Amino acid sequence: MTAPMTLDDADNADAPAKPAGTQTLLRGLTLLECVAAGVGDVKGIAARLGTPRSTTHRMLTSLVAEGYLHHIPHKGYLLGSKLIQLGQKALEQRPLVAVARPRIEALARQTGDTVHLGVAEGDEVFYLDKIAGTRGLEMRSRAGLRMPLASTGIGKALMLGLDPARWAGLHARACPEESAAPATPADRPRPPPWPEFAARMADYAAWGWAFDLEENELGIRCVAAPVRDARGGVAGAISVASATPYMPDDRMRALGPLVRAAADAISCDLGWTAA
Amino acid sequence: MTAPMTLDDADNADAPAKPAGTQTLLRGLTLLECVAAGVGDVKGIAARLGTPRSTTHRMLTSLVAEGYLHHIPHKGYLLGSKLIQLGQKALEQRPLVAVARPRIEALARQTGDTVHLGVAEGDEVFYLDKIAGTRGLEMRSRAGLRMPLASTGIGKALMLGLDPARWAGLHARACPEESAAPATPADRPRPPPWPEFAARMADYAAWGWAFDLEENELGIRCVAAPVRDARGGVAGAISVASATPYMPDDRMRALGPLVRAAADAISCDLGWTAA
DNA sequence: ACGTATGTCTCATATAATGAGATAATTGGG
DNA sequence: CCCAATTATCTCATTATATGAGACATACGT
Repeated sequence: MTAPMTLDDADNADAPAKPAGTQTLLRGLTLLECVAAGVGDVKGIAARLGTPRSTTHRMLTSLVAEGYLHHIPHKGYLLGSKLIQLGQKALEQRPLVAVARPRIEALARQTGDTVHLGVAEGDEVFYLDKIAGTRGLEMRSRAGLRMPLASTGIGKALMLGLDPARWAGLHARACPEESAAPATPADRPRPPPWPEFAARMADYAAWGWAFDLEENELGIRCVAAPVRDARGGVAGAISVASATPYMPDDRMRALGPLVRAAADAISCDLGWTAA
Repeated sequence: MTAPMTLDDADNADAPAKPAGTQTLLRGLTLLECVAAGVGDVKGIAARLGTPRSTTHRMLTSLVAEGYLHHIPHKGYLLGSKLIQLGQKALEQRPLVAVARPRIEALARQTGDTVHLGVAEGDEVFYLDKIAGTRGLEMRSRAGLRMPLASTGIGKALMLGLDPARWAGLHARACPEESAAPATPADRPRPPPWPEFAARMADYAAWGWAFDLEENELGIRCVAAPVRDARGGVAGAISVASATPYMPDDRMRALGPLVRAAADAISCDLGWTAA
């Protein structure tokens, strides 16, 4: 931010030409992600990393010794328990998660539905926590999941804290194929066309909460509201989600103030003061 | 589970002399654990790793760039969201977790209490999952936690699948200070003395489930049962835990068969057949 | 304002990772 | 039951790689 900055940064994408001084470390991390992606055999990993078997194997052994990978002798590699531990610690270190926990648990009990907590990360919403509802249905979301901002309730609540100028771009990013197939394919839901989307966002901004009407997952509707921190910025968002039959229009309307109240309570815990 | 998995390097301690050819990677991982331990300032990290600021900073930047650390410009470093993601993936990759989920959720609903799922790892029990109960009380356990085998219900259930010859050793490991203070300090619970412990374990083995009578956490009792895999070995264990007032002796007794039934159901899902 | 801790670079050096290859152990299919 | 394929372990010469001292600018607490 000081003056002359010049080139680079901004939307540099992730160019391959970024020789930071830690090739070895980076390779090791890439290896972890490789295993996370389901590639568990030495050969496959070596191929994906472009390293010879020898080198690959050496890193693998180190990672296993440290507990980052789990090794099943002649079968392959899986992510190790150290990662579970660190992942959990990472969750605990976020003040937001710790603070929001009791509130969203209460909200889940109160509504009987599934409650999510998420933050914006880049162009996506990142799910930090989830309390399962008491209804029969299972939701296959999980902490650690990423989704386009504009296609989820939480994402739209998060967008309320962003510059409206970015809304159009984010909306576009959530629409897989803008062209062709004007008829409803029905199997892959998508956000409404831009003009309508913008109109709804305006409503949501006025209300202080947002809806998702099966735009992300068919059969799932949700009501979301943003959480703000001490500086007044949007620090995250929560949502109550359930199957459509449990979510008629009038319940959605009733849920709005409720979800917002819970979100505001978390905001207060974070030092936020209404303005 | 490749039964003899524990014999490998069990008592190897963690000798410092382990020149596996990947110093850089190992340092990076140590750095992560350092941040996990709460050391978030550059100076502290550098001190703990024994690396100069320059080197430390370089690794830090790489780790941040990859999302393994989160950087708050002039405040410090926290574990990043990539770790949350990997941790969650690690959980999903364990068939046990995926398979047990619905069962332990049902058990939690049915009993109203907190349900845990864990596996043996070395001399400890490693918690893989937790479903919070619907009673008011909060249990501060979490997935990713480690505890001595002999001081928890789940641990004792897991021990049922181990060679009884190891029981004494594990029992000893769970007793902090064998000597001194024979009077009950009362603030730090511990397992019963060995002869009694052994006797109880024999009972548990016969019943197919195990108890924990406030031996780990004062005021918390639990009932646990082992889960077996296709080869018949103990692959994990589940437990139902609650505050003592909710867990009078007769309820514990009634819970035994119930917990065992749930555990057996999971075992069946894993391909186990009664023998 | 001052002092301290951090963010960002550069560069000569040798340390530390590399990768080819040779060998043994294991698996699974025909 | 043997063969082919994959994996598990090593060694070792080579140099690419990470290292660490230091210079400088910038933010922070008090």
